[in-house]
This record gives sequence, C-alpha cells and structure tokens, in this order.
Amino acid sequence: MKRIDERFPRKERLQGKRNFDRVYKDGAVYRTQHIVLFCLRDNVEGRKAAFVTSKRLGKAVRRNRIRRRLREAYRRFRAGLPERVHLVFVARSGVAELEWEGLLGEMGTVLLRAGLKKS
RNA sequence: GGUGGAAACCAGGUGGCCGCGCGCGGCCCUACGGCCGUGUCGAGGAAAGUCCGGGCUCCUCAGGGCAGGGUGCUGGGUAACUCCCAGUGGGAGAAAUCCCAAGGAAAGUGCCACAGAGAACAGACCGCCUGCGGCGAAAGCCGCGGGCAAGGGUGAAACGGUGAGGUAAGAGCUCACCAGUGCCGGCGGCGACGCCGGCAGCUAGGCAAACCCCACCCGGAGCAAGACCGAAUAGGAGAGGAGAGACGGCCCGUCUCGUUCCCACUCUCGGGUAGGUCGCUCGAGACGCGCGGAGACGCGCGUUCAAGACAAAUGGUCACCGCAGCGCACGGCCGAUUCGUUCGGCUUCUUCAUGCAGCUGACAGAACCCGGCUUACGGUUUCCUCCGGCA
RNA sequence: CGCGGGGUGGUGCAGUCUGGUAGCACGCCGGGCUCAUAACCCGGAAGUCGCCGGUUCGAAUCCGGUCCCCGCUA
Repeated sequence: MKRIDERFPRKERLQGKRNFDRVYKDGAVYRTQHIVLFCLRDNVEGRKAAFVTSKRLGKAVRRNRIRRRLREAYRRFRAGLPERVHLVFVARSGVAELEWEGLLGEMGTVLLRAGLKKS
C-alpha cells in the first residue's frame, strides 16, 4: 500500500491578520454541529489552513487540546484537497467531548459540503 | 485504628504508527528554501493570578528638596523585596503546633452612635451621710442647704484590685500585698528584650488598616522595551540634464533667437510603513561532592548545556504494564424458601485469597529572564500531638 | 504587557470618601376605586451588601487576599 502524505508543515499554516480577514469576509461558510469552516478559493496562494478556538471553549489547556485534535483530523484529509485554498476551522462547543472517530467523520462531512473532497 | 499538625518528594511508564518545533550532519540549490538521516533535545509545581522585588533595554539626565507612594519589633540572609531564616513580645489551642501591618496616643487635630447621671481637664439618676425648718406618738416623711462616690443600674469602654485602718458617711485619705505606668541602677544578650533591686507619683481610656508625627526605601516606561534590514505608493534633499521648439509655467525681450530656474526624465541619498531579522535564551543556571553556619544561605572544586513558539510547536492514535478507588462476578456471612435449588441483603472487623480486554484518575500549557508571594489541585513517605483498643 | 471601572431586594441604581439607621424607582403581593381593565389611592413582603480573613466595641463602608463581569492602550 502506498503511504499517503499526512504531513502539515508550517508553511501550510494560515498566518497574518489580513489573510484571516480575507477568508472571513470573502470566504464561503459551512457548518456542522461542532465545526464551522470558512473557505476561500479565489485568488489565493497555496493550500493553507488554520484552527480557531475561542475563549468560550475553556482555558488554555482545553483549547490547545481541541486545536491539536482538529489539526490531526485535518491531516488525514489534507492530501486529497485542492492545491489553492485557504481554510479556517472554528471549533464550536462540544468538540472536546467528541470521540476520535466522530471527529474524523465530522471533518470529512464539512470538507464534503465545501466541495473540497470527493465522497 | 482514629484525630489534629509539620516537613520532604512524585506529577504514571514502555513500545508501535502518523505528525510538529529546534539543534547537528549530509545532499540539492544563485538565494529563499527543499529532501534525507539523526538526537540522554522539546512545558509546570504551580508554566496560572500579575501582588511585590530585581536583571536587561530605552527615555530624561548637574545635584538636591517638596509632593506622592511604600515599608514599619530585633538581628541576620539576599542582586533586591512587602520574601526567607533565627529570635523577642503578644494571641489561639488540651497538646503537637499555628497566627500577628507588632514604631509613636504625657507633638497636635479629630471620632467614640444607641443606652446611660456621666464618654474625656469626668459625672451625681437612684443611693449613703448630715445641718436647719415643718409634720408625726414613733419609725420616718416633706422642703431648703451641704458633704460623699462605697453600692445599684447603662455600656465595647465608667479614672486600679483585695484586706485593714479611718470617718457623720465616704474616698489612695493612710497602710500592707498585688497589678499596671514612668525614671534610675545592676546583671545577661550584638539587639528587640528579659531578670533583679530601688525611687516616684497615685492611675494617666480607646482608635493612627482616622488625619498625622518619626525612621528607612522609591526617577519614568516596558521585550509590542530596544536594535538592524527594508518593498510598493506618496512626499523630501542633491546631482545630471539629451532632444524638440508648432506645443507646459516663469523671467528678460516688440517679435525672432537665446538663457536661467521649475516641471518632466535619469541617477543617487536620507527618513520611514507593510513585512522580515535580531533581541531569544549561558543564567543571581542545573547537578554532585566537600567546607563554614543553629538556619536562611555562603564559599570552593568538579561535571554539564537541558524548550524557544509568534492566529503561537512540545501532539494524535493504538497496544501492553503499574498504582489507587469504584463496580460486577466468585467466595464468605445472615435471612427467607418448594430444602436439588432459588431469591434478597451485607461484605464495616480478623485470616487466607481470585478474576474482569469493565469504569474512573487532580489542577493545569512556557511567551524576555530570574527571586518570592498568592491561588487551584491528585497522591506517596516520614515525624510529632492527643484519644481509644490489644499485648 | 500595562491599566481603569464594577459586583447592594426580582431589575436598574443611591449609600462607601467622613464606620453605628441599608434608601429610591419600576416590578411583586394584599386591599380599595370600576360593570371590568389600566391609571390612581392605601398597606405589605423581599437584600448572605460577590467570597474569605484582619483592624475596630461595631465594617456595605477601612485594610489585605481571592473569584467573576465589563472596558481601554499598543
């Protein structure tokens, strides 16, 4: 079996306030129960993603854990995504209680809805 | 076994698979960077709150004062502290032990509600005693005046306590003892202070976490400090300045021609935004040993380099093992029973001792770096206090 | 990183500086007025003063600690 590329290097992280603002302003929005996805495909450089955990989700330890799990889940789908797309994943309350399989499933769902992934 | 208290320590482990950051090595490469390999490498005791104290950096700098703020028993530790250690004096407790912003109220100002007669150079309601007058058989009562502060009552607090003398009744009015205050002396201690002796006066309220006084300390900002590199656009400074003149503006000139400057163009320079790099981790460092000290801590020697992110890395997932608790089963005990069994309850003690792919596992994430404080929180060990039982 | 403001009946606020009585409005409850409702009139209940300590005879108030909420600068 061919090993799939599950890496997520630093340069694929979305950084800088202006990039975020652009995705929030011009990007399309897709929601599931625990994830909100902002997605911008027009006129962007590279494939970049970011994960947002607001203070409402808990203190720093809890937010870090949520963000790390989201990133791990994203890694599983990264290779099948388009080359030019900016993504911002926003965690909603309840993600922390989600099982790993459930989180993977939800990540797949939200990417499917955004049309970034074939079923 | 319980109970209360004090210290010290730990912060589950191992291994796959997939990732992230950093360092090192190699290869590719103009460079940014990419790929591969590799590592005693990669969160905490509080990384937290940001309550103190420093280092570091910049600003202002001739020195000082005032204002403002902080601290407040003594001695020591420290780079420094509001911290720590050792003591002193108070307080809590049966004890182990713990707690205390603990200078000054005979510098000044202010406050002390309600109650109460009186609350700050005390006061006289009831009361006690007494002189005179009146009434009355008397006890006594009434009126006017005087003496007193023992007793009652109020209050958080009422101007020493007990006893004796004294007196009309009383009172530190006098005396003895005690408590407390001030002063002097001696002894011990570096000192706070303690102990002892003497003298004085006769009692002097509390609150300075009220204003304040006294002593000591404090310049301001903060790593988004600060340093360097530096697009695009606009603007600034300087240099060059061809060609055309039918054609920009201005000046000289009637016009033509011509010239200077501006503009345009080219080049250079400096400031500087976005952005990037540095600051950024070797430091009051960590560990070990020895010495000094009662301790905080200090000194010496040796070894060692152990996170550096920036919409913010240090993880995700699976398996096994360990510890503690819980649950269930089994076992044990008790009760009921149709006495094969089945059902229900308990499993708190003693001895022996078993299983489960069972469940649960605390507080919490570095953001320039240290020293503290405070708060959150799971567990282990040791020592001590008191209580109960057994020997 | 550095600061500021706030927490008091159900709600919104006074009172805190200068310590002794917690007050106002709306709402709520009961009664009256009305055929009835509103308005109006009368009466009433309701507050661990965020929490924990300390100072004081006495603390919402003074002091220290702590928790939460809101906001500001870069």
